[in-house]
Amino acid sequence: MHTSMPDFDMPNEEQVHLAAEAFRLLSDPTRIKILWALLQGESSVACLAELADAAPTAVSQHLAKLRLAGLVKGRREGTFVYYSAADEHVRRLLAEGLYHADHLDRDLSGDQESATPAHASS
Amino acid sequence: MHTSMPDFDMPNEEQVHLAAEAFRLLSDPTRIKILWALLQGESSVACLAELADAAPTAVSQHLAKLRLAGLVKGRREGTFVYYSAADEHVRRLLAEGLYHADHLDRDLSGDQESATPAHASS
DNA sequence: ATCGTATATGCGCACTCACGCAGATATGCA
DNA sequence: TGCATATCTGCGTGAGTGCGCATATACGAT
Repeated sequence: MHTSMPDFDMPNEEQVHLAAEAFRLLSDPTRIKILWALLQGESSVACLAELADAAPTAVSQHLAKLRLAGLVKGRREGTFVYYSAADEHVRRLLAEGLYHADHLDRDLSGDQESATPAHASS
Repeated sequence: MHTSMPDFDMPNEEQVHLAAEAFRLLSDPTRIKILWALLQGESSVACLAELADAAPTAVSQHLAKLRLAGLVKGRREGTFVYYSAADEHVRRLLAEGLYHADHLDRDLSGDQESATPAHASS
């Protein structure tokens, strides 16, 4: 039992918790779509709901959580609220996740070899 | 209603789902610790349990999920099973998440209409 | 003022998940 | 064979969460 490792840096307990919370926010398909859309420019709740193919209420709730986490910020203009991504960390995290999803090689049965570009517009 | 955006590439539905699943696997503090430990070298279940401060049973269950997802792989040697991280994607994802957790500015300004009640304590 | 639109919030339900416990399985040794 | 260690798996439970519904709020127009 090697209880003493020479150079082993376990991240701080709080840091692990914060990272887990960030990953948890990214673990929902609807939120991923919302964030991905916001990375390409600000948008309103209704527009995001249409882009993410979800109900406006659900999108609003997701945006509330994302805003509390500091991942997005909102700007009110009239009755609309235009949201936008907070910083570039979100972009890097999301890009890494989607890249990982695109380069997955687990024991799939029906493996489609090509990576389905599929920018099928709406 | 702007249903048609000029150049808007929404990721594939399956890709979003896979990315969400990957993020969900990273959304648990125990799994983060396990993966972080595995990124610094292979280790057994009991050793990982000690490093992550969790029960060996729980660690085994986490490792099973991570192995099904293709994030880690196991090598049996006697009664021990030494696990190790599958690829470098895990490292990048985890590093991004922990970096994000280290550079968080949670509820600072920028929020609209004083959505931050001034409980400046703690 | 009222009305309509856009967004936010509270509630309840169904679902998932991490954990603890007990039992099963695998390997090594005498 | 039998025993001990290490790991895996099935089951139940409690906590957390996404979504739909209804309602409340904010803003503009009339």
